Amino acid sequence: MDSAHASYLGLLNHAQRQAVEHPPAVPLQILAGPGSGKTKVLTSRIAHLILHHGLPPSSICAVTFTNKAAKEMRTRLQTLLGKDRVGELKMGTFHSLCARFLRKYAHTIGLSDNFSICDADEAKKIMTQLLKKYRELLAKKDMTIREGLVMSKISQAKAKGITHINFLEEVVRKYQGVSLEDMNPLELQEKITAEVYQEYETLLRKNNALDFDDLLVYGVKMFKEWRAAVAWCQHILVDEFQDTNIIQYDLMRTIAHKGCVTIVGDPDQSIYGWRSAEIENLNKMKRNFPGTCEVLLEENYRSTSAVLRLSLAIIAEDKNRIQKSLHTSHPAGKTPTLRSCSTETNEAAFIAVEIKRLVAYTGGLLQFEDFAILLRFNALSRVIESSLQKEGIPCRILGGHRFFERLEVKDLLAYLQVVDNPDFYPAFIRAVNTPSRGVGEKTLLEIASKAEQCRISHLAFIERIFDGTAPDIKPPAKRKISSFVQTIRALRDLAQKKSSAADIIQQLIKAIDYKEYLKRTQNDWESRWANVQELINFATEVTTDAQNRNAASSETPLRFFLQASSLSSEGDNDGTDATNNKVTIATCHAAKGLEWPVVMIPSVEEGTFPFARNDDVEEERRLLYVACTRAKGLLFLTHTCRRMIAGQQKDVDRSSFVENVISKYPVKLSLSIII
DNA sequence: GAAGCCAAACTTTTT
DNA sequence: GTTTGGCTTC
Repeated sequence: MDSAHASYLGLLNHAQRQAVEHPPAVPLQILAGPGSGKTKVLTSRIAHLILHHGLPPSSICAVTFTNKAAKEMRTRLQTLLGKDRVGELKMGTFHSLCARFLRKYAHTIGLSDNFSICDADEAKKIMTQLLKKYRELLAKKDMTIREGLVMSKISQAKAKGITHINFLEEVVRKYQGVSLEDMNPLELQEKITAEVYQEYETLLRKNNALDFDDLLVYGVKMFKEWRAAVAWCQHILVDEFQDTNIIQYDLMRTIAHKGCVTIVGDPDQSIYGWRSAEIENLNKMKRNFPGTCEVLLEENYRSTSAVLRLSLAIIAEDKNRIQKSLHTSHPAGKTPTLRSCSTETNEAAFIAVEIKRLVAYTGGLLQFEDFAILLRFNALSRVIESSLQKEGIPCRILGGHRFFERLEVKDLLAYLQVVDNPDFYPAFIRAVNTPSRGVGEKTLLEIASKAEQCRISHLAFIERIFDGTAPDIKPPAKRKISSFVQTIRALRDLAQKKSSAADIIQQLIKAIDYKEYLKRTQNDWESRWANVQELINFATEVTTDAQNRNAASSETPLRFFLQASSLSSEGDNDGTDATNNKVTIATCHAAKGLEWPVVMIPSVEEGTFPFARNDDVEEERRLLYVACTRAKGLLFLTHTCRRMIAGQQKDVDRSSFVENVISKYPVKLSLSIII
């Protein structure tokens, strides 16, 4: 044990060591600035809990912000603990943790264990349907209501633990005696949201589906009502605590065993307020867990002091922030560059040429994979991508068009979802006519009403037609749906036999001749076909992962795969891509927790930083701070004077975030301004 | 009744 | 650039 001690404790500085050795039963907050080694502290603390305090690995729960972060921690812990023990640790996002236990204990709160996870896309489509009946009323008032807005209101409500019943009651009370006609647009919007929230919930339950927020809502419910589900927990660690919302906090409290709680966070890096994250949770924890101690990690091991100074100058402008320091023993390094460009095309060209120049100038010491371009939003990537392409610079886009949202992936997943959960209508509707079988809107409506009458799923109903146990419907559909029913049945057989997800997908592709379908309907079928192959790779990887982790064997491999694909933040192709030597393009949000030798941030302008549609200016400032602190050595901020915004050329000013910094620290920062 | 084609509108951040 | 909606053709 002592040699193991030396291996991880010896590598820590004083504050880090204090955090790791902090008594397990005393609640702990680790406030960790960027690059202060928080992952190292977290993994070391987990190792310490096991090796020094003798906690069984299976009694420790570590919650990360993304599944990728969990994976990273797993890898790091394997050298300290070995594969077996790491496999027993309960690690993942709040969502994946809930999903995992809901599968096991669904029955305790009246759910079926084969529930589907409804993604944002599907939820939005459902909402569009539900909002249709309000169209006329809204048109009369000369207003429209966007499903995205309603969904975010519902999501916010769920994040605060407000059920559709609470929501509706509140609205009814508020607008008692006011008719729809007399309401102003905002009131009407609230009223409609309340009504639709209710219908949305009913519909999801009928579909045997949970949306992302439901995973947390029902997770809390289950853990509260079925305490046996958390009997294993002796310590919970939560990473990125500044970005947890109310229900996630509630979840943490529910799972936590007495005071055995460790959280890691940094108020300065709170960038998910729009997802109902509450910095207040830090204070709440101090109240709810008496005796909570605090350890500050203030030494930055990532960046040069020049990068750090600029970053700190930016964040210091937030007058309400909790004062913290961050220092580094690294040398000053190169002064960050602030570059003005006339147009976005010039800006993109500058970025591309500069990358090429630096690679050549350093004689290959810097490679493409050492560069990251961090954007406020994805749409900014277009010009930059094409300019990189022009210069022959390879790039990868982190979380741009997300892998599991591609149509070819969704098509195949729809079939698998139907196989696992026939009640999940969004999947049924997609699969039944892909490839086109001549089953259109009218036919589907007829199927829906007949299925409703028999109180069975749509799939079960067309199976009856196929078997001849129910009469065919008005536009004869028996012939059209027969290949579909046969395919589903074949896949269902495979699933029940516990075939691997990869095998099932292969069979599916063959059965519906999906490659031919892609060729026929998509110009870029080749890259789409490559994604299909990637999906199969993902399925194989997930299966091996599950085997390594001795996952519950009662579950079919298919269900395990479906869950992994719903909750996966991005294609797990980053492992292969990293070795491909490519420039990374990512949003600032997606860059959280990552680092690169060179970081470039375009569009440092009013309207982008801060983004025009975010009322919380301080959060926007923190976002720029997060982006800047990703840089180890070189940092470039660029901005233009004119930019296309939603199809219109507009004059734009340099971001006030840097404007203030330049005027207040002109000498210290000495940004090289090249025009 | 379904599918395919063209014009128009819309673009924050994500589990 | 991408998705949606309306229109025409099969």
